[in-house]
Amino acid sequence: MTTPAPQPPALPERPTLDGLEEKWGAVWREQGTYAFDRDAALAGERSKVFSIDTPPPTASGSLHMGHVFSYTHTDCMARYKRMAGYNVFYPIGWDDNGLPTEKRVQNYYGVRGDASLHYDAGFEPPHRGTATSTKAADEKPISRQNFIELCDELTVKDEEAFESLFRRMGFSLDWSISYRTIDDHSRATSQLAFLRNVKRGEAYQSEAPGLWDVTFQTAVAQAELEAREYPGHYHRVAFHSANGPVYIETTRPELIPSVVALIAHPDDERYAALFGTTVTSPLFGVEIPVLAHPAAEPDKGAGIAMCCTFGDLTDVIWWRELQLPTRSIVTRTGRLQQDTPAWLVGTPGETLYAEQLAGKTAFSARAAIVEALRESGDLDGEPTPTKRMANFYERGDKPLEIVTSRQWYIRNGGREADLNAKLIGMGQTVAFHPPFMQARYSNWVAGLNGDWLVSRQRFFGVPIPVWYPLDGEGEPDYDHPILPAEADLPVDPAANPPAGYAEEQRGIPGGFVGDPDVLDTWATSSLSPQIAAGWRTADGTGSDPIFEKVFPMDLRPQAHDIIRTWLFATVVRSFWEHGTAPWTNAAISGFILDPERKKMSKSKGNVVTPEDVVKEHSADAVRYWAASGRLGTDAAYDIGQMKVGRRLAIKLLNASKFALGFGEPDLAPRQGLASVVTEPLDRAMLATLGKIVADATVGFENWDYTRSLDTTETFFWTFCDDYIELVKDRAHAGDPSARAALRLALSVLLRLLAPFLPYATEEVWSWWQEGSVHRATWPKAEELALGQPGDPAVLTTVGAALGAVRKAKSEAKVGMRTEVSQILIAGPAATLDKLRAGEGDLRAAGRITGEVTYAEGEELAIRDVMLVAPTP
RNA sequence: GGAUGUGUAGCUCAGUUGGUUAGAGCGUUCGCUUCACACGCGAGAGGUCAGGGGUUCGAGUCCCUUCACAUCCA
Repeated sequence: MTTPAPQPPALPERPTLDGLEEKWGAVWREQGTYAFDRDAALAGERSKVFSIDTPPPTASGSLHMGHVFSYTHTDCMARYKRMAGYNVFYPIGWDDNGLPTEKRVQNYYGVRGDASLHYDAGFEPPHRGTATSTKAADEKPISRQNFIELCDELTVKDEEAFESLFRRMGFSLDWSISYRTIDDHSRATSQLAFLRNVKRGEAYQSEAPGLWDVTFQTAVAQAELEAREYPGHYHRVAFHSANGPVYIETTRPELIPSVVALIAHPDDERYAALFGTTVTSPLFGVEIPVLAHPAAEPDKGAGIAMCCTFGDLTDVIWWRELQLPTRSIVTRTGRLQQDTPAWLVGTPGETLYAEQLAGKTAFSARAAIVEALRESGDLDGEPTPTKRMANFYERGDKPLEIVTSRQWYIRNGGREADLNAKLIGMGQTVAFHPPFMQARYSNWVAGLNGDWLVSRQRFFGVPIPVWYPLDGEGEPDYDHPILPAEADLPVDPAANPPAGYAEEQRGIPGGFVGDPDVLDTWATSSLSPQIAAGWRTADGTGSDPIFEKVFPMDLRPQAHDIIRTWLFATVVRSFWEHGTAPWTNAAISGFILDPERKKMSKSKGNVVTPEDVVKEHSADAVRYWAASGRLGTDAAYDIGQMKVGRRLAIKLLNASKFALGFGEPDLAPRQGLASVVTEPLDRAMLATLGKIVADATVGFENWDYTRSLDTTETFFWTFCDDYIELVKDRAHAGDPSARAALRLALSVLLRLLAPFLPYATEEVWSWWQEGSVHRATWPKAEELALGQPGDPAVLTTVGAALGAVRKAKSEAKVGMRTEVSQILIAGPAATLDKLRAGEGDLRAAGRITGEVTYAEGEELAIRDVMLVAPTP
C-alpha cells in the first residue's frame, strides 16, 4: 500500500520533462537507489537474488543506438525484478582487451608494444593524442605493463562517455560493482581459469595447422572467421599420369609446390580408375597419390581437387584423415618460404622455386607459376574469372592462410563427439528468449570442426601464464611447462621469471623462456560472471562468499551476433570450471536498422549519436522506443516512436497533476482509500486496472516487457480520455469516491510504468509519496480489490456512449462543450442498466442537460441527439 | 546449399489454446482556443492478412507448397 503524504502535495504549475534526468540521476546516485544489498544477499536465499551478467561494452568502441536498445531491455527487466522484491545484482564491466584498443593506444600515444622489454616505472609516452604522424617507425617500443597502463589511462576516458550515457538513460546498474577486462583482478581471474583448464587437461598445446592472418600476424579462431566472396581465377592445370594428363581446376596455382594428393569423390566414376595410382605435379614432377574422399565436390571445377598443405580447411581435413605428408611453403608473413623445400630439391622445378618463388607473396608467386605453366604447356586455356568464398579474419582484409604453429587450445567439443553433445545439452539448460535463438547455439556447436584456439600472437591482452624450461641446447621443453602459483597471479611471463629462476636465466640453455602470446579476448570476457561475482578473491586464496549467491546468474543479455563467440565461450568456461551453465536465462536482443531497414554502421554513414538523441527526446522517450522492440527482433530506428514516448511521459505528468490536484479525500483513521470508492464507474475503472496489473505482470514473467508496456499504455490512454473526462465534474464537486479512485489508480499506474519511464514516474511519485517509486512494491491486483468486485463493463459501456455523443458533436462540427438538450439511447436491457449506473457522469462529460430517454434495442446506439445551438 | 526468423493499413507493429464485422500508434483528412495537458482534445477515411492448395461448421491463426526479405552457417 502507498503511504499518503502528510501535507497536500505541491504540484508544479506546468510539469515538464526538462531537467528530470539531471535531477533524478543525482538523487539515485546519492541515495544508492539501485545498490545491490550484499549483506542481505549473504544472509538470505539464493532465490531472492536476481543476477545479471551485463555485457561489458568495448571501451574504445563508439556509442551507438544498439547499446541504448539492448541495455534498455535488460534495465526494464532489472527494474521489474527489483520492484517484485528481488535483490538485483547488476554490475557493469568494460572490455578493454583486443585489437581495437591496442591500435588506438598505439596511435594515441605513439607507442608500440614489445614483450621483450622490461617495465619502466617513470615512462612518459611521446605524446598524448597530439601527434600528426602515426608512422610505425616513429612509435616508441614499450613493455607490456607500460602498455597496459596507457590503456588504463585512455580507456578511462572512453568509459566516462559510456557511463555518462548509461546514467542519463537511467540504467539501474550498480556502479560500485564494476570491472575492466584488463585490470589486475580480471587478468588474474582469466589466468587462474586457464591454469585450472591446463591442470585438468581441458587446455592443451598443439603444433597444428591453423588459420593465420598475415596482416596482423596472429592465429585466428573459428569463431572469428567470416566467409566473404573473393574474386579469383580458375586455372585448368594438367597433372601427369601414365595414361595422359589429369586436369584439375584451382584458384591457387601458387600452391602447386606444396601439393600432396589429388582427391575426388569416391562415387565419381570419372576418376574411379585413377584411385590408388599416382600422378606427378606439373613443373616440379613430384609424385603424389590420387585418393578418394567424400569431401570432394564432383560438380565443382573438374571434380578432382589438388590437396595442398594447406590451401583451405578442406585440405586440413584431407591431410588429417588420409594421413598425408606436410609440405608447407607459406610462412607467417604470407610469403613463400625462402629456402627451397626439401621435397623439391632435385626436381625439375628446383631452380624455378629458388629464382621465381622464394620469398614472394602469394600474389607474385601465382603470377610466376602461371607464367611457367603457360610455357610448359600445363595450363589449359586461359584462367577464367570466378568468385570463391574465402575465409577472412573478421577484422582483416586479406584471406587467411593456413600455417602450422604451436598454439594453446581449450577443448570445446570441436573434436570430441561426447563433449560436443554435453555442451549442446548445457545450452539446453539455458532458457533463451526468444526460444528460437537456442537453434543458433546448437547449430554452431554442432558445426564446430576443431577446438578453441586461444593463443594470439598479439601484444596487448592477458598473457598466457606459462613458461617453458630450456634444455642444454637452449630448446624449449614444451612438454613440461612451468605454471605459476595461483596466489601469484596475475603474471607476465614475458617480463617476469617463474619461481625458482632468475631473470638472467631467460633465454639461455638450462634457463627458461616465457610464452610470448596472449589469450584470445573471448578467453577473458567469457569469464564475465566469474570476474563480476568474485570467483577469485584479490589475494587469490579463494572465492568471495557472494559468488555462490549470484552464480549461476539469472540472466545473460546480449545480441544474437555473438552467440557463437561470447555466449558459447562463457558456457564452455562455466562447464569446465563449475559443471553447470553460467546462467538460467539468455535474453537476445536484435539489431537496430535505419529507417530504410539497413543495418546501422559507420561505413554506411547512417549512425546517429545516442547522446544527441537522448538530449533531444529525453531518456524516457528513447527508452519507450527501445522497450517497444521485442527480444530477438531487429528494430527500426524510429524517431516517431520516441515522440510517442515523450508524449506519454508528458501526459503522465499532466494527468497526475490533475488526479492529485483535488487533494486527499477525508478518511476515517485506519480507513483505506478503497473503502470510499462506491460509485459504479469508479469501481469499474479499478476492476479494469486490476486486470491490467495481472496482464502486465504476466508480460514481464514471460520476458515480454513489450506486452506489459502496451497493455499499461493502452489502459492509461483510456483512463485519461474516458475515465478522467467522465469523473471530472464529480471530482471537482468533492466526491470522495472519484478522488480516492484517481489516487489509487495513479499509484498503480506509476508503478506499472516505472520500469519504462523511470524519470517521469519518479517525478510524479515524489509529489505525493515517500521514497523512490523504483523501490516501491510491484502492484498486485489485490491492492485494488473492493468488497464487491466492480463491473468493468460499466466503464466500457459508458465510455462507448460518451464516444457516440462526441461523434454526434464532431459530425455537427461543433465544440465538445456544446450542450445536448435531448438524447435517446438504445441498447439491450443489461447494457442500459450499466448506462443508468453511470448516467450522472455521462451527462456531465457529454454536457447533456436535457432529457435522456432509454429504449430497448439490439445494440448500443444513440439517436435523436438534439444539440443546443451555441450562443453567438 | 543448410538453419532460423519475417511477410497484416502509406509507415512501425499487435493479434493468446482456430471463433462474430482483423486492431493500435504514427501519418493523413475533417473539426474543436474543452477550467491536467495545443508536446492538447474529438471524429473520419484507410487492409484480397505475400500467392496457391488443404484440414475444419469456421483459418490472419493449423498443415502442405510457392514467392519475397533478413540474419547466421556452409
